[in-house]
Amino acid sequence: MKPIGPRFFARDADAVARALIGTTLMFGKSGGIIVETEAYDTTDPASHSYGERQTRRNAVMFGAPGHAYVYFIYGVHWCLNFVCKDASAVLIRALEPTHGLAAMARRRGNDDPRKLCSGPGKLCEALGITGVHNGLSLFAPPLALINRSRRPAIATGVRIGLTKAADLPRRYGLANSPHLSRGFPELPI
DNA sequence: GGGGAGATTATCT
DNA sequence: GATAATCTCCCCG
Repeated sequence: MKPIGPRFFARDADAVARALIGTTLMFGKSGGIIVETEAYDTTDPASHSYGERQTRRNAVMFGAPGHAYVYFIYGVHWCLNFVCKDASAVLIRALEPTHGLAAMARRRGNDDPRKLCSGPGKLCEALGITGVHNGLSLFAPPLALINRSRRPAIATGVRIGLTKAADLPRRYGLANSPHLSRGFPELPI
């Protein structure tokens, strides 16, 4: 399989969010298989780019696809997104840890593999991702993406933790993965 | 093992 | 001054 390139992200966030399930994300020497994602775009009241309103925080979303959009939330956590076309983005919600487990456990202060990367805040802490990485290309170190070899069955559900547009089914994942932030009550689609 | 409070700050109105 | 795409701990039973 070819490596994932910039064209991979030059489409809508839902397509990318599904295509990312099963791919491996590396950050430095740590990384894992993406098992959970969510899609956001300018038509979505829950999105930072809703209504195409540009601010200092969301500037990266309006730039070229294939870059990391990292933001700070609840005064505590960082969240990692991949920018797609037209100011849309995919939130990376969970990984199955595969590389650099010891380093991730050290950064997390927890060595349970199921608790290392099973949430957007957790995986940023595990990988060491912070605001200084906002805007980085996904195709240059320390970031790297490795394509999946087979297409997995994708489960769909409503997104998590939202107060706006909480009913949109824009969360995607591996239904039976033990590394999800939460399970998928809905059947795989 | 489930529910709820509290943490803590960048960003925007 | 309000809000936020989260997490952990503590309480309960």
